[in-house]
Amino acid sequence: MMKKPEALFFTAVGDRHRMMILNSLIEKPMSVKALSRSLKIEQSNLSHHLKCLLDCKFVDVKVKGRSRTYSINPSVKKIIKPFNSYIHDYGAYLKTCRETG
Amino acid sequence: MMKKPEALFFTAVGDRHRMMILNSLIEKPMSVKALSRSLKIEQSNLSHHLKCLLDCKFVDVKVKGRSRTYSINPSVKKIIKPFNSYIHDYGAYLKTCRETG
DNA sequence: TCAATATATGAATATCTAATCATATATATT
DNA sequence: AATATATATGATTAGATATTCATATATTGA
Repeated sequence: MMKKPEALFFTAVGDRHRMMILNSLIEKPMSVKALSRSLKIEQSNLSHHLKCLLDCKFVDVKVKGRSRTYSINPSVKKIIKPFNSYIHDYGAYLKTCRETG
Repeated sequence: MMKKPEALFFTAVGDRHRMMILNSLIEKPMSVKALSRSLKIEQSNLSHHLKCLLDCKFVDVKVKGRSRTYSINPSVKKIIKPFNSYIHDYGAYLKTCRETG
């Protein structure tokens, strides 16, 4: 299909679960276990999403024993945050789009 | 599926064609015809994308005669632009993500 | 070493989203 | 009024992406 980097970027964050993961990690670094518990995402599904976020360098990981702690890439944090106020203002409209909602 | 507004937002812009449309409209307002010619997107497909962007209020439209001129919502322009430098830096990584690429 | 725990991975399937096609609508032109 | 032009729309199909499942790997503790 040959997506452009711009579209890839938005595709990567344009998933409900990955968005939830990023929003959690914006608050604090967390292990897979902790994320799974708090977001109620099944473990292997979560691992797939984390792999995607890791490939894209949206998150970083530190291994300690058998646990892995994921943290958000500070550059991503900086660019994700500004969206909040926009999304707050336009959220209602976004839901009316039949193609994506 | 019940997406959150954040995910909806990114889903809306996370499409190659919609991204191309927005990038064109950042430069100048354009009619469907002009967009179709310049981006080589088939008319009805383009109209579907424009409908999505319009629902999300990413673009605005002015009808004059039988032509419609689409323009970008200035608030969107402001938040889309900052991505360019980020995507420039991380574009290569985005392509390595098997889940989205 | 064996069992348990935490996480990752590949393949199959389910679900979503985009593209296409046929057609509708609205305006302009003759 | 009839035709041509610009655009929109609904339904179907094709294609992309997410989820699940079964299993693998790596580490810790008994």
